[in-house]
Amino acid sequence: MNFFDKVGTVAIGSRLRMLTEKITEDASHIYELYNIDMQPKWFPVFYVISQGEEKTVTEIAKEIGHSHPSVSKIISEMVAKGLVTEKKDKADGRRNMISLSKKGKEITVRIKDQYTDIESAIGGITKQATHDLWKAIEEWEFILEQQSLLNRVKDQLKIRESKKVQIVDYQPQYSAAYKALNEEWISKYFKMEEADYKALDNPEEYILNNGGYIYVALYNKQPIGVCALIRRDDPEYEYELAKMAVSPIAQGKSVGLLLAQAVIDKARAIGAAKLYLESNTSLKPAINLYHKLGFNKVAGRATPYERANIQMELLLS
Amino acid sequence: MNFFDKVGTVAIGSRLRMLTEKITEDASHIYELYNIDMQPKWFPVFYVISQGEEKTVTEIAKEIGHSHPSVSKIISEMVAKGLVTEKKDKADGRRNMISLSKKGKEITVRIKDQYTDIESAIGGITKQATHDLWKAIEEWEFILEQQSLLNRVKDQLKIRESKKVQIVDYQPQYSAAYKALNEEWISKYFKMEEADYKALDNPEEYILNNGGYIYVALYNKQPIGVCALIRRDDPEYEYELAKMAVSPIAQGKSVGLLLAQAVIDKARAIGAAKLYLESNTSLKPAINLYHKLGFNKVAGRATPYERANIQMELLLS
DNA sequence: ATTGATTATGTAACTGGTTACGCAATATAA
DNA sequence: TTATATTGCGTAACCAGTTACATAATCAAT
Repeated sequence: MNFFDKVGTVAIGSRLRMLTEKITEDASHIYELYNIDMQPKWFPVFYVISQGEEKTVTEIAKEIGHSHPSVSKIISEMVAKGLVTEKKDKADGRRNMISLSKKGKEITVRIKDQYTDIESAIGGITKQATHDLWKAIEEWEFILEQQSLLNRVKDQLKIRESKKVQIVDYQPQYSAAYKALNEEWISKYFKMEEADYKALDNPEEYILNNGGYIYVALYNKQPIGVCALIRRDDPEYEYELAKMAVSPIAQGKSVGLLLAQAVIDKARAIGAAKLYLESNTSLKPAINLYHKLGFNKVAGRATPYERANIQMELLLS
Repeated sequence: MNFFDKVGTVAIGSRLRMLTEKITEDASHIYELYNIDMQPKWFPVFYVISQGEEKTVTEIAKEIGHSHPSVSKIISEMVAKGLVTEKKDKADGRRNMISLSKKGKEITVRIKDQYTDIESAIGGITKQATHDLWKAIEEWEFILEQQSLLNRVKDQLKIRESKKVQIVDYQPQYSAAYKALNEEWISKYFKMEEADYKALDNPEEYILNNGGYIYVALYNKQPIGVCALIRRDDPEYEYELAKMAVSPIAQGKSVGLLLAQAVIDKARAIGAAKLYLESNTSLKPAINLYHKLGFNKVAGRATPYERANIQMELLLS
């Protein structure tokens, strides 16, 4: 079974499961060995209620990290074996108080030797090993808690996909896409305004011939996103990032980021001191992106757009 | 859930299972992410049949380390999804030849990106971690293959139990146990002979007053094993290890080993050059013990016992 | 006092594996 | 040749967990 050597870490789940199975299989024989009438799966439950006070089902579940139905089943099995007693809480009729029976308490004494023997056996293994499995598991749990494997893979996918995205200068052939991509999101979340039609129908006149720029993101040669750097008639904010639109089918490719970066780079190259933009707070991903790029909220400026309820600036120098 | 911190490595099985679950749960979402209509559990099967030639169910099972019913189920699910085709082997009507369908082959192409993204994601985790989980698993698999956890725990139990065993000199109060313990095994496997009665009924006369010794193993103050060092009338083998008997209820405590060592130590202390013994090859554990202690088979000597079919010696100097 | 939300728990059905078993095809040996 | 053993594989039942759902008790807010 050199399967794992061939497939590598992709199959880490399968491999973990096999090791788990091997260990838990032995576990049940170990209980036999010590003549303790207990199943390995009971152990976590048994352990927490052997720690003193009686506990409810959900408390136990939370403590050992199982679901409550799992604990519920285990408890009823242990009750059947007489290891544990149930008692309704008088103060709260929902709660089922679980505690060790006399027989259960007897086992806590006898089981101690078993614990120490298992600890020594595992200690022997870790001494033989150069890699500490226990600590490695701990570490993985911690790392995966910070960011799940799924999200890490998503990131990788995004990185790979974004490499296939190409940012190019606007050309007349993209005029339809430029309008369509913007119209798509505007009419989805808001509605088209007078200023939109002006800017979208006449990009040359309103943007390019006025000292502005438009960038187009291509994926498989198809335009999937656009963004403009607009020259404004405003002494404080001479340049504006605007008309950012990314096709929803192109999500997860960092298209917005790439477009915004192209605009920012251009603004810096032509000597803009700062960059201005308008947006709407309901567009969470966009606001997040702007924030990540360093844009900060600024006070209310005059705007021709009804939907604009937030304004941001990025200092470039 | 600081449960694991409290219980320590005893719960390594539970902890492994949880990590496994967390990872495999993400796995299914990862397939979704790449729009690949495949379940994570299919992956090992999918992988081996994507390697080229068609394979039988059992071949696949062996290769990936699953049971054959598991593979059988997975195959039928994959057939239902059209990823795989079955074909009876003409030469051998039992064999069910499995190979990828056209649709399955298409997936092999699309899945490559997924593999590399997962590899990078896991690579990122291992880079963050100081302990290498992958290598730790590998190592544990290897170590457990050499000796299972169960056997390691058994060893620990034996060590602990053997510490409770005390080897003492024979005293008249043990005469009944001395006889009973020997009679027990002799009459279980063979039958009592003339020489047995002599030696067992009159230990003082036949052994102790003749320059020999008897040791008794006590467990909870009860005699559970005996062994004698007998002085012989033989120029070549002056001393004999004999009358070794251990109660079957005292197994797993190394009683035999402790008794034999007491006898060997004594023989060495009184200046014996070598030690002789007789036994029967059907008594496997005894023969193993003698062998482990350094006894070697020697050629046939005269013996009063019918059951003796092997003779061994241990050089002491 | 009533109504709606939350909490504690049990039951049912599912999941991804296992072992046990049985049947048919093939191999082996008398 | 014929009886017997072995092999390949599917089905059934089990196992240790899960999620989904139902129900009853309690809490919270009007």
